[in-house]
Parts: sequence; C-alpha cells; structure tokens
Amino acid sequence: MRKARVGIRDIAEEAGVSIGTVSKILNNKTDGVRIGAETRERVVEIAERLGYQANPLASALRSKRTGIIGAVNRNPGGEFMGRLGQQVQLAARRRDVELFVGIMKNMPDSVEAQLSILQGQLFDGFLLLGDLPNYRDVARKLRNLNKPHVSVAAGIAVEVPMAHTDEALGFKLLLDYLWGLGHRKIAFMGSLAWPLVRERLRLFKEGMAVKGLSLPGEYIATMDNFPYNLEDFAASEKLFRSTVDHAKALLRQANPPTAIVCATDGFALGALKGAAQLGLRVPRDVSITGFDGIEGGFICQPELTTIRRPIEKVAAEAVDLLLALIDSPEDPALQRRILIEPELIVRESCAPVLEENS
Amino acid sequence: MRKARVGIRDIAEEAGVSIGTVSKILNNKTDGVRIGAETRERVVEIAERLGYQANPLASALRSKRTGIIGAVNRNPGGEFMGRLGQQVQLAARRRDVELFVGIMKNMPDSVEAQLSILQGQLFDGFLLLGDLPNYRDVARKLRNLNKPHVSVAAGIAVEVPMAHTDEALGFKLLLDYLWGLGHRKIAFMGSLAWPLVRERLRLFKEGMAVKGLSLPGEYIATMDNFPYNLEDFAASEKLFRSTVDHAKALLRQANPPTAIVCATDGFALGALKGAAQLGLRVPRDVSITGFDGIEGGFICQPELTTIRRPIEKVAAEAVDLLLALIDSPEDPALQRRILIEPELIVRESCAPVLEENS
DNA sequence: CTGTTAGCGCGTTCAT
DNA sequence: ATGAACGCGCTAACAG
Repeated sequence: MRKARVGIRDIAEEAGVSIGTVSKILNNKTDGVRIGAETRERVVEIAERLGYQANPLASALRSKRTGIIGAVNRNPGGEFMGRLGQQVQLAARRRDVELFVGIMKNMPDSVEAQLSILQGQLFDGFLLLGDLPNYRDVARKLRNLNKPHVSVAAGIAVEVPMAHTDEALGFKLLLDYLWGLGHRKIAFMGSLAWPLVRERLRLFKEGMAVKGLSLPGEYIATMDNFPYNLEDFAASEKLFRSTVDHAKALLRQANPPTAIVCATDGFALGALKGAAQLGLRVPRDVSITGFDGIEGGFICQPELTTIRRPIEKVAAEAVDLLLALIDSPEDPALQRRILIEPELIVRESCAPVLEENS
Repeated sequence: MRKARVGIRDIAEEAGVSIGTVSKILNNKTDGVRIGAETRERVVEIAERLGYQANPLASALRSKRTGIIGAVNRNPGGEFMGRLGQQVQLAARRRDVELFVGIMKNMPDSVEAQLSILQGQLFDGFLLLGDLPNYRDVARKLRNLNKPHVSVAAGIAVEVPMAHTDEALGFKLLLDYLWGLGHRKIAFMGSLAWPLVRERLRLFKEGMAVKGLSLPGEYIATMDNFPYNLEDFAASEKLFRSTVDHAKALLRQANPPTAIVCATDGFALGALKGAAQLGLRVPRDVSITGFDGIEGGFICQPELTTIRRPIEKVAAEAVDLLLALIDSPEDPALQRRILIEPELIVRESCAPVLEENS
C-alpha cells in the first residue's frame, strides 16, 4: 500500500496555515499581497520535507497555463530537422521551460485528424518547425484556440511571427563566391516538392539575374515526384539515388555547368556522388555547393562548401519570441519576422573554373 | 468577443439530457449501464455539430490518464537517435496515441532537475530512448511515480522491460562475413564514453575469441575523452575529426589490420576518411564495417557495409509493450526483454583480404 | 498579511 | 436507462 501523493492541503495542515497561503507561497505570488518571511520559510521547508510536487494537471486546469510549449516537426528524423528540434529543446531548457516535440504527418489525410496534437490545452504555445504543408490550416486553428505560435525555419512565405535564416543573403554570399571563382555556367538542383526549395530556386534565379548570368532550362534539375516526407531510411535512400542520377544527367550535357548550386546539403551530397560516378573530380572538374550546414557536409569527400543556417540562433530567437507571445498575445510588436544571417563555409568542393571549361 | 469553448454541459443542454449521460456516451462506457441507441446518436451528432473537444486537462485530472505517452531522448539531433524518435512517433500514431518527445541532458547536474520532464502527470508512460547516463535514477523515479516505462535501443544492460536489437547476433553476422572474406587481423574502433559502445566492444571480443582470433591492444582504438553528448554540429565535428585521426593511427602501424570493425556507422565514416587521407583505397587496402544502418552509410563513398538495426520494428514493439503496461502495470508477463534480429547490409566497404596483407 | 470560498471541466459514483 | 451530486488538486478573488 503506497502512501497517497502529498498535496497542497497536507502541507497546509502540517504548517498550520490555509491552503491558499501555501499556494501563494509556492507560486511566489508577490502581487498585492505579501507573506510573512517566517511563514514562507516554514511552508517551503515543509513542502520540501514532504517531497511535495504540484500536480501540473490541476494547476493548469485552473490557471489555463501549463508552462509547457509544444513543437511540431514534420520530419524529426531528417538531419537538419532533427538538429532543429534539438536546438529548440535546448533553447527552451536554458529558459527553464519544458518543450516537447510532436510529429505532424504531412499527407493530406483529414486535416482535422492531423491537428489533434494541437487540440489539447496541453501547451501554452507552439513552435512550427520547418515547412508544414498545411501550414495555413494549422495557423488558423491555433488562432482560433488562442494559442500563439512561431514558425521556425519555414521559408519567408509564412506569416508572422516567424524566425528564419536570411536566405536571400545566403544566395548572395554563395553566388558572389562562385562569381569570384570565375563561374558563369551555374546550375541548380533540388526537389520542388519542398516549399523551401521552391523559394530557394526563386532566390537563386534572382541572384543570377543580378549578376546578368543566363540560366538555361537545362541547368535546372528538379525531382518533384518524390514524397514530400521521408519517413524512413528507405524513402530517404530512394530520393538520394534519384539525386545522384539527376546530377549525372546535368553533368553529361553537351555544354555542362561548371558549378552546381544545390538546394540543400542533402542534394549536394548526391551531386558529389553523381560526379564521382562519372569519373569527374570535384572541385577540379565541377564545383558543388550545398545549403544548410549539416554534418554530412564535413563527413563527405571532398568536404562541402555550403551556407550554414545558424539554427542555434534561429531556435533561441524563436523560443524567446514565443515566450513573449504567451505573455502578451496581443502585443503587435511581437508580430515580427526575425531573420538571422547565414554564413558561408568554404571547404573543399569549389575551385576556380578551368580555362577549358569556361 | 469570442464564444466560449463548448463544454460537456453545452451539449447536454442542447440534447436535453444530463451531463453524466453525455460523458458516458462520449467515452463509450459499456460497462453495466446501457444507453438508448437513439439518445446516443443524437448526442454524438450534437457533439460533432458543436465541434465539441473534451478538455484533456480536466479529463486527465479526473481519470488519472492523459492518453499521451512521453519519450525521453538524450540526443534527438543525432542521425540514429533522430530516426529512432521519429519511428516511435510514427508507431504511436498508427495506434492512435499521441507521443511527445522531450530531451534529457546527460550531464550530471542535479539529477532531480533533469527529471522534471517525468514529474508531471502529463504522460501515462515513458519510452526511454537510447543510453541514458542516469538510467537507474530515472527508472527508479518512474517506478515511484507508478509510471511504466520501456527502454528502447539502450543496450542489453538495462533492466526490463526493454526493446533492443540482438547485437550479439549482429556481431556474429559481421565477423562471419569478414572471416569468409579471409580477414584475420581485425581492429575495433569507437568511443567508450558510450555505454552502448562498451557493450559492443565486449561483444566484438567475444566474437573474436569464438573464432580463435587474437586481438592485440594496438587493434583497439578508443576515443573516450569526448563528451557523451553532442549538442551541436561543432561538437559532432570535433568527434568526427578525432575519429579520422584514430583511424589513421590504426592504419599506420607496422602490422596494420586488414579490417576495421567500427562501433557505429559514424565511426566508420571517420575511418573511411582516415583511410582516404592515407592514400589507402577502401575496400582494396582495408575493409571497414559500420553498425546501425544510418543514411550516412549509403551517402559516403565507398558505401558502407554494415549491420542495420531495424528500428521500425524495435520502435513498434516498444510502443506496443508500453501500451500494454499502461493497461496492466502489474502483469509480470510484460516485464520482458524484446530482441529484434539485425540484418547484414553488404555494400562496398569490404573485400577479400589481399595475399600481400594477410 | 492571511483565510475562505468558488470554481476550472470533466468522470463517476450513487440513486432513481 | 438516466440524472444529481460530488470531487480530482489546485488557483483566484475577495474577505477579513
């Protein structure tokens, strides 16, 4: 027979005060009322001695606050998205708030069913991690529930509030670098099934236009018939193999590009292998760039020159913003768009263009 | 002015029945009492029409059940652990239960502070993902709270209940394969800071002994002065670089091994690069094996021959077991150890040993 | 400064 | 077969 959980009234009785007083003390209520220092100490001491643990369910039911924030991750198993999830958790922990991440399928089965995660009163607010295909439904739902949310690393197209990398700057950094290396024939590769990639393609095109570089259709390789989501290694492998093939097709053209800008590091890794399979040497024969800054970028050979998204900063800003929103949901100043500067990481996959290829 | 959330009493009023009846109907209570079919239908219809959503906080407070399970992940950003987290979420979703994953730091700051995740009554049970350094404290705590837990992919050393890969079988598969290729001089590499790696080293030694192969100390490369946890890319990169160096040291010996069995795919990726930096060709000059079956294994060149842990199966079994435990916490039959068979994936990193090296 | 009261929204006895 | 009343454990408002 186990002893029942010790509750607020046990400690009230033990201390000879009322439960209301105990509640105030344990919650550090300082507004309006004040508690005698010695009473406070005694209560705190007794609470510790009895091993009191507030029942968060009961507190939340009453106060409409759980003190927990939720995050929705479409693809927690992906290298980038996995790290992003980890970083928001670490950021939350540094602020002493609990953060749990749930998964959201992105296949368009009943949107309602997908939203069950959000339904409960379990979370005070949400972080929406990465591209969510049904982003608008989710955002609307959350607004109806009066639960604030912040989109994180989800492209510029989402509404405020959001925290993201300044990807336009990223492409500028990248194209300036390639330009300086002498590259003029630059291709792009990625799957347009990702909204983020669509946006990056747009940014890439804009960057090319600014430099006055032409971009023939044969220099844009997209693989769009792949599921938006990779639920396991097998799906992931299929996409990778396809990426390799697309890279090869790109490089086997009569007038091949001297550089391939890949929409993500993942695609760049495929391009690296594709080039190798054709007997091409990177970066001597072709330069390849990534985008994101995942670990795969320094594991591969040659190591990848890429744009790193500073996810620690993005995550920290997003958590701070959400916390502020939970406190002041109506503050218009918080409806903002946070853009963090990315960083060019020069490693081994780019080189000056050779005379014979130019 | 927003309409208040629709509650159980709104629908009772609308249907002209009492809230008790509504509760029974919506919870499909069939024990003892029965409800008239037409009453039931009417109530259900009204509930749907009004868009009724039970307040999970209130239900849970009363019933002591949230219907949600929690998972604790030490390293959700790692490639393997990230996928594991994803797989348990998918498995839970298939069973229509919500699963949220929280992070647990593994540095020995106050154990109590780390356990806050577990404190609440928010979860009906827990999945403990991977090696937790303070596993015993966590398990004990959960037992005191009467919350069942299942350890997942955490090594054979943890107590029941647990679900894991049969790693002894994995090493047998691996060593049989290498033996068949003619390898007799086999080295091991990994960081003993991971409990899992310590166990794998033991398994490796046993497997070598069974084959009557000698294992000189110079054939065991360990890097133990690295943090148990990798919180970001930078830490991860440091460990990777160190792995590369250790592999090179291993291969530069006077009498180098013909094969290196790496404790995880991550170490094998480092070995691959180390060999390449020495001008060695894999698998011609040295064979390298991994363990886990992460995506990095087919992205690298040459692709990695490895033992795949079938995490989908491990995850599904773990979720089923936990769900059963939540229903029957005292059932001794559920205090079990589930071992799933791993699979040898032959790719490109192993070859028959050359005469000149044997 | 502290105690009392009234719920939060639901599930579950009982009694009918 | 259904309804009334109570309580889960706590916080908030107000009274003292």
